[in-house]
Amino acid sequence: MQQKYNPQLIEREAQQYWDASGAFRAVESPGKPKYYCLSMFPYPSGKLHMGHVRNYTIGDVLTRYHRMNGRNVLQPMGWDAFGLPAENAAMANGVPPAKWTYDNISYMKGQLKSLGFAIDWSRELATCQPAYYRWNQWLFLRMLEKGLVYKKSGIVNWDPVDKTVLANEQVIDGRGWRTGALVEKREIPMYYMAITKYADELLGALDTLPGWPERVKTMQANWIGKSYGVRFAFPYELGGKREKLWVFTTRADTIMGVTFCAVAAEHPLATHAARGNPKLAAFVEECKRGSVMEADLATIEKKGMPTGISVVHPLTGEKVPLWVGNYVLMGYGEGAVMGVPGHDQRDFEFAQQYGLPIKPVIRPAEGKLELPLKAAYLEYGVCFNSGRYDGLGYPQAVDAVAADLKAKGLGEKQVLWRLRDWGISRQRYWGTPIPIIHCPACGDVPVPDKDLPVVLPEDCVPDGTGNPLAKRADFVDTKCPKCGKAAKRETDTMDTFVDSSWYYARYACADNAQGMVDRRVDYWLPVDQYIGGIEHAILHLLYSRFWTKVMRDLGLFKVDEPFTNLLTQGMVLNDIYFRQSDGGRITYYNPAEVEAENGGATLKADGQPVESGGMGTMSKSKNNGVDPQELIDHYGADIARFFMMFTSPPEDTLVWSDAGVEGASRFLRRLWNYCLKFEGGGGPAADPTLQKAVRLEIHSVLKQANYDIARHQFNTVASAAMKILNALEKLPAIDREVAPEGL
RNA sequence: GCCGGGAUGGCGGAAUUGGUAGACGCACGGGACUCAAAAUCCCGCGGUGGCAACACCAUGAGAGUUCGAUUCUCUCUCCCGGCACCA
Repeated sequence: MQQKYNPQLIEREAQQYWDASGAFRAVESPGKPKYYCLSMFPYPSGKLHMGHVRNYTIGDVLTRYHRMNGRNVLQPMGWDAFGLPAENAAMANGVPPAKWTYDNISYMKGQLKSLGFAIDWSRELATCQPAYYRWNQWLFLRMLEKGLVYKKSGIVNWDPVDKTVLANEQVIDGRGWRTGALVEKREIPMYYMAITKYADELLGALDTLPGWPERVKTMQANWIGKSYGVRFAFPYELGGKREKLWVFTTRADTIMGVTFCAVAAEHPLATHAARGNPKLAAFVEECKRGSVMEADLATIEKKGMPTGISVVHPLTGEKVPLWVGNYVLMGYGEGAVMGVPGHDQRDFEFAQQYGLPIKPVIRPAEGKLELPLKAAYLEYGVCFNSGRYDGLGYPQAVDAVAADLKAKGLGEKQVLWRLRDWGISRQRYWGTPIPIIHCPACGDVPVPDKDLPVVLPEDCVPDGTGNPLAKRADFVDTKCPKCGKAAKRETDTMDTFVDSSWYYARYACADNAQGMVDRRVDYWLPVDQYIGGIEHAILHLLYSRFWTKVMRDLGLFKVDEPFTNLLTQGMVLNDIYFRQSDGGRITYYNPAEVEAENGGATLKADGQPVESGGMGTMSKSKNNGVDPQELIDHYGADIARFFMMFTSPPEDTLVWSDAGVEGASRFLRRLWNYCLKFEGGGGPAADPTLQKAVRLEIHSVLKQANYDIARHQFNTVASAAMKILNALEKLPAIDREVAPEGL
């Protein structure tokens, strides 16, 4: 044993030994209880950040804990390798996304290795490898056959200057990030996965997941958003033709309070009305500007304009004016809503703004409704002012209204899901090609299985003006698999969430070239412990659950749910410092360059003060990241890892502290010194009574520590470790079995 | 705007089911050892007043329930995550 604590030496020796002996290779052994410990795989952005170190350290602690408890543990690692940043890097540096990605993977893999994680690298995968993404294509085709994939139009952000589709992230204040042009909404054909067919099961099965945090389950339940309502129609006549305007409402009891209807700018009725009405046409155009993000739509100023068209109230027969509203979403329900200003706050504000009548029809069951209304009355109450529905409560009124609408053939009760089908088409290069061929004669033809994978050329360099794949004749031009005549390949690629929806299963059989998965998944699945950021609480985890169920229904899996236990780790935060120039430009300074004193802070370089921007997630934009590599180089991996576990419970945010790292380092050196003392052996025999007492203490603390690890209470483990160490140091020598190896 | 979460000393946090708020650690201060420093060890460490015993105040703000609230209820403020094309 080394006399001085030398992490570089110790860690290199240990890591070389682990590598050479294949210490972390997981082998299926049916007799042995398995434990599949999975951390969310990283996007190969360039180098590891603190969030990665934290994520993988938590996973590694659990991995080693369960190994020591005799489980057959699998901890794999891979790369979520498709995505937008690679294309951005390509534009900035002229390097193909493939090269950039593979270089990053190679560098980051080295970093992960130097952290000494107990990873089975023999199962490594990268989603940008044809050997992986061919199975995205294969399953897409199976889903197409089962009607779980279909084509319809969707709305995207369109940059009119670059003539390209933009991701939400590339739209800044309604303008394209490169061109500054006002972004438009544009409708294009896209492929969708019918996740709504599984909505009921995805919602119900949340109850079968006791190992998931309550808040994640609540968020998913709200996202799926099962609501019971009534779908009904307002009849109207247009150009002599009788038509119906369909809407959905969860408040059919307020139907007698309808004073207007509104449609989205993209609704066919709006388009029709805009013809020959230049003012309306201009308004419709204005609505089509701006981003498609729901957060933007929900906060914009509500605007509308009358179409001049009237529709007919299905129950009263009264004329109802039809408006175009910028807050009506084409993607939700029918792209049209009934307007009940008395009982919907958004409608109330809209009616006030445009002088539309407000007709209250619901009053509290006891007491009076204060009139005139100062705000919409949103409570469930009793109908009044509603003809034959007067006096009915919410459920009775909804039943009665639904029955009457049904009798007229104008509507009925319906379950509405907030969840929408998953649009997977991306007009981008660096992703899984969608395996479809467009034939002028046969239409959209699936690529036959024998021609999979449709390989993505790896030498394209995007320039920001649309998908480079579309410019590659060698990719696009092909023959129709049906008729053999000249045809064109689909150039859209898949959403990267497809890649991450099933990677956990591929780890069980990453070497299988014949199939997507094989029977080894029956041994390893489900994942016993999944660890990752809370930011994935909804989308990634929901898509994964959906794919798991689809794969189960295709007979590929026996499991219903992919992840038995879920740990959502907190963010890593650090101080933010900046200076603002006279022109308003803000320059951020890394906390490492700043000297913080009580109350103020100065830049080390010039001694002048800097402003504090509080605390925030480590990010490039705020220049407040700490490079884990420096930490590893300076203190060694064990201290970096120990600090991560020691300083804050895994599910809470972790605030960076140089002093905390220093403290963690001191603790480990202390432990090292104790071990030296122990290795040296001997020393004067301690008072046997004291020795026994301390041993009892250690046992009880270790027991508590095990219990705490099982509950992910790592912070208390750190405390327990401290107590053990304090106790150990009081003894000249103790039994090996109670030495703190278990920590 | 909507959904979810959070706020306790200088800092991370503890208080296990409504019962002594601040465990444990970090940082800091004092002391021991040392020519000196590092390391290590000992003591102190929410605020105000007091030599002290002790007293009063204090868990983001305000109200409520209770003998008793960090814990339960309501309202509000601020912060964080998500909002379907960042991953």
